[in-house]
Amino acid sequence: VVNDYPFIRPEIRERVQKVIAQTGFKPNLAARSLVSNRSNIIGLIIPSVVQKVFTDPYFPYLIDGIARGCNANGLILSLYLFHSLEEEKDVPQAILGTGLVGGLIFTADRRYLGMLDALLEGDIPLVLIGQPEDDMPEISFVDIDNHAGAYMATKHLIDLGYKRIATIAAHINKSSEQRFDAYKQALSDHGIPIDKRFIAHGDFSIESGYQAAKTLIPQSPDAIFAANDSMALGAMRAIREAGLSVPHDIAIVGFDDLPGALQAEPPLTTIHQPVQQSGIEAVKILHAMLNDELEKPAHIFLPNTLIVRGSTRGSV
Amino acid sequence: VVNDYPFIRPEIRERVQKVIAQTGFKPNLAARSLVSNRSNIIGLIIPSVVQKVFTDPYFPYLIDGIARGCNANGLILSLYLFHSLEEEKDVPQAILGTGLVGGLIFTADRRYLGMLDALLEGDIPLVLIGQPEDDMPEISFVDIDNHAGAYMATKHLIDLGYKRIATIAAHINKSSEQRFDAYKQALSDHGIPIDKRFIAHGDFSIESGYQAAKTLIPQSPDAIFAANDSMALGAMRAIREAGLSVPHDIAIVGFDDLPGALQAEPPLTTIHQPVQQSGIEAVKILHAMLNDELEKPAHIFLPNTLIVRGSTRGSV
DNA sequence: CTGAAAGCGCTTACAG
DNA sequence: CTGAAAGCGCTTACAG
Repeated sequence: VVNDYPFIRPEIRERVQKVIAQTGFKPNLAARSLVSNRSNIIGLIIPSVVQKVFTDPYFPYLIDGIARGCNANGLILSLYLFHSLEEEKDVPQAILGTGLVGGLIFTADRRYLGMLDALLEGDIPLVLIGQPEDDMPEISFVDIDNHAGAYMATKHLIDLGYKRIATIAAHINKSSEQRFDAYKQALSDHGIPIDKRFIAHGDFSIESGYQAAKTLIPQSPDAIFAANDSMALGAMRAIREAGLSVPHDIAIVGFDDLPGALQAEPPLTTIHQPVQQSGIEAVKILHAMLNDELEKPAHIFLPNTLIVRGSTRGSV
Repeated sequence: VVNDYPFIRPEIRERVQKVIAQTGFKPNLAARSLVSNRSNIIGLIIPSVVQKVFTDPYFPYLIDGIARGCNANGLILSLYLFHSLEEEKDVPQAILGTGLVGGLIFTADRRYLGMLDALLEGDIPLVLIGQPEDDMPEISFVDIDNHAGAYMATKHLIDLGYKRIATIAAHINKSSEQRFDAYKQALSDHGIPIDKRFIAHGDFSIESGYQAAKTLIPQSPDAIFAANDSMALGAMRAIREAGLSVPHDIAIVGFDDLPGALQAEPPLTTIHQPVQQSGIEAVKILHAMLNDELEKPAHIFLPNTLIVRGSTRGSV
């Protein structure tokens, strides 16, 4: 009855359930996982390089989404949060093979491929938030749709009538390349030639966005798509320092929707990532894996939202 | 050897350890907790009323502190984060009695005494973050030192030479009462009579601070200690609307160090709570309880820090 | 000091 | 469909 075995007479089932309710019986999870060699505990691993756990609400939102997913799927969330390489050194050892954790969610980061490899060896189900840099088709992941988001950002500028649309691209990971590709494709699709003078490069930092914009301004673009919000913020500063105004002289669209994007002056038009949803989806996949219901690795790209604020003209 | 049994010949111990290293043996935690009837998993319960998990970094900091504590004490953190009463309804049932979780950290909130009672019945070790409203001397807790903090805030104003020091008090929980008491005591200790006209009341909301300040301003105080930052922010607005300036006409000190306190104009002088440290301490206590090393309930009051910003004069 | 037995509370085949 | 046995991987007394 407890394990929902189907072939039980309803009368018996009811009687048993009554007794369960009366005595307050609860199955011992440790015993269950000992004998069944599976566990409904899933681990979320956040490596120490992530120093932004607080300044950026990304991780709180992610954790919240994962918690929602766990609540919905009857899973228990175990949080592995590290602050130094020292602390996380033997994490894979400690987590794997103890039989405690049945599945893992790992926040992908190119700097952590080493840890990823170690985690993979434990051969327990694993889902990545974000994409692995190397092609690893057998790993399930939940990422945002970088291409669609950047395409939407560029198309937004095109639709508003901007003609000289520049970009500040980056080449630090797969996401940034996909955003760059989408920028180019959006222009091509709309018959706008790709002009090298309108392409500058940064590294996702505010400072690099500032520098990139300074090289862009002499080409007098009327709009800039920055591959992330930090660079967009830096670009705004450069534009203002050049005595120009946003969006009157140069419009800007960012990507990521950092909290700073709202407080910018004017507030930044940007692509918003569904972080919370990523967490929920990741748990869903993991749950399916735990129940052997996942046919093949899941590669999910979640759609983003365009948030129009003061750094572009209102819709036409 | 695995369990650090002391009476083993060093040579044997070494040989066993070598084999352990070679084979990569790891004790099965489920089996261990099944037979020993204890668990090194601790649960952190964040009830659903807490809607501010993201807007206010309080919970991220708390979670981080608890994670640090766990890493330091060899404990595993399990996060129970709820979003609706529906979700959390049968939490105590699900957590208690399954033998999975060895101890609990609960974020105290007067509205949650019901859940607290249910949690207590499971008779597994429990530590509160914050104080229970009712006197429950047998419960261990980690709180900030509200009295010391409010005393420090008031004394700061006294030391700066302010003479007509008002307060916006609240009476919604123990913390607020303690802050009010400390305000009065600081004045008494420094020979300043307590003047009822300088005492206004709010409920920790920005709006209530705004209203309270409006009743205070006609009494022309030269400084206000608000029992929390939100009310301090509201008071600043009221002062400005009255055509007065902070801190020139009226200085303000808050309590809590919300992120908004920094962005206020001028930035708010306030009492900073060591949230992260609270988490670390709570785990320490729980760890002691799990090892039967806690003689009697621990009641910890962590010291706060005064952060001087633009809403009071610089130090004399 | 050390080895072998019992048992923690379950689930999973395996007989009835 | 249902009951009794075996066994998951440990720890804890208990003999040697």
